[in-house]
Amino acid sequence: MATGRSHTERTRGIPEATVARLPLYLRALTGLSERSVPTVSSEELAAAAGVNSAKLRKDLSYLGSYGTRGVGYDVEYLVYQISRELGLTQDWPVVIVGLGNLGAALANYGGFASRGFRVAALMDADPKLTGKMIAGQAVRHVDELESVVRENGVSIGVIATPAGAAQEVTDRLVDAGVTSILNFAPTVLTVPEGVDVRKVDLSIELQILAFHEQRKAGDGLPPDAEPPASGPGISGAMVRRRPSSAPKSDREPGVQPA
Amino acid sequence: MATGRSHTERTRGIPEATVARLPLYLRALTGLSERSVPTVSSEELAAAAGVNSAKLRKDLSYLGSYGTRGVGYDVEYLVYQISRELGLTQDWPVVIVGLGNLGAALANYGGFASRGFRVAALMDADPKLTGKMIAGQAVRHVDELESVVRENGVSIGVIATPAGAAQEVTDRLVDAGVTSILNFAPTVLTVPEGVDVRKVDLSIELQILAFHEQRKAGDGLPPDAEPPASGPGISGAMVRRRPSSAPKSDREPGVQPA
DNA sequence: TAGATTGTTAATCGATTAACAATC
DNA sequence: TAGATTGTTAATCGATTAACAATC
Repeated sequence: MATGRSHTERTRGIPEATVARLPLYLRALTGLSERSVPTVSSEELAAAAGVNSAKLRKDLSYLGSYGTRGVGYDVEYLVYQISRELGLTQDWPVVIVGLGNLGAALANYGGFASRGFRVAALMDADPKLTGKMIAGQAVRHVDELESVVRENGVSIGVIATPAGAAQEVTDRLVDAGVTSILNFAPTVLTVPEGVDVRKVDLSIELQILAFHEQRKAGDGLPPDAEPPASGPGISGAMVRRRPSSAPKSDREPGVQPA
Repeated sequence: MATGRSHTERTRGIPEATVARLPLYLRALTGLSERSVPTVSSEELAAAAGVNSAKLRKDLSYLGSYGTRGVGYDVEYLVYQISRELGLTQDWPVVIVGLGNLGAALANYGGFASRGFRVAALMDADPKLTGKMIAGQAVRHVDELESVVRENGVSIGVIATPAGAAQEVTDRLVDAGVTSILNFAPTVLTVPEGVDVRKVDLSIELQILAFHEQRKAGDGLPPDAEPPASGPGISGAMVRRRPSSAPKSDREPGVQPA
């Protein structure tokens, strides 16, 4: 069931970091296309996508030589080439499992349909939800998951269930033949080799922002004191062992001897 | 308004990649904590977080020497240290702008409140939404944005508006004093230096999955033929110029001369 | 041709990881 | 003490970027 080959082998040498930026370029190009701009330079496109122009040119060079020196890139031609590289010139039926607030938001999200993704089914374990119309289609019971996947040739599943249900849903999707999963549930999923999982975690993004925000606010470091004896939801246990030998409070990890 | 200093200077040398993983570790540790596990080894914690144990130890070493050789890490103590490093031991009032499906999902998302984030206000430009109760609070009109930010000391804004409104909302948030933005709108935002933006893009995640899926399905490469004369939503213009000199169809980008 | 801009090189930077000395 | 596991080193790998020759 798993292929046993790594990503880098599979992807004809296009770096992951580049793949992750292609949709950005595609979006910027689509905007130019809608404004009927015929041609764009790497400098302009890079600015529109929010990246460095050298990086843009290097990224595009992995796809082929699609620009013209002295002129730039033909917008429509590049839209097509990136779409093809990303696999967006074909139709991808997806199934969304879990139709709470987030699942409903995803079902209604226009960005899917416009890019070759077709919502083949909306599924939920709650019988009260089955039959409810969301984004123009009736929610089906998750019991039908296997048949829906097989009948529609679904290879991409979107998980918007509570954390507790995510792994079981994943297992069933994978057993039914799904090989790519977009996970919105706050859990680490275990999947067999050959199955790709991407994770979107709302709270993690906020936590990363909080980290930087903290550095800006007080500037410099958060207090390096012992933890308080009592705090919100934190037990006294943490006050316990602090390695007595630790001389770490004043070290500078950025300055290490070569 | 901008500090003019780069991230790396500001963050006491903790690599961005490490910062991005700390919330993962925190989540895994919280799970252990709830199960009253007192101590965990780097091997176990790494498995729970889905990373390599050497990477975990290196990441934690940036925070200090919080483990005990031969024993492992004290779960509660590490929870506290990571929380503190991420700035989660303080309260972060956030404002959510845009209460369509996604905004409502975010407002209802429990993961925020449990980690020091407090939803100070829900705001929308649609007068029909103002006053509506979502997640226990009334939606307010976006006209009040500046006063809400100032009165609550909001430094983090979450944008869940349509793409067209995102930049204006951003400008207003920034003018009012917000210095971190979590952007769910499918647009590149322009912000002054010193303001952090993180972007969550649902359709981009799916596109990355499609790329890998394509490689699995047909295996190997998508057809490298000229684009079709007509295709779904693609104009004939793209058939135009293909550089005549391009000898690229058979090159191997992975094998470059050193 | 002169000007513009790509595609590529090579240097640099940052992240990952195996291995192991330190040490509980 | 013997066994276990951290914290750190150093090698490797991958990503970024300035610079510029190629060429439209």
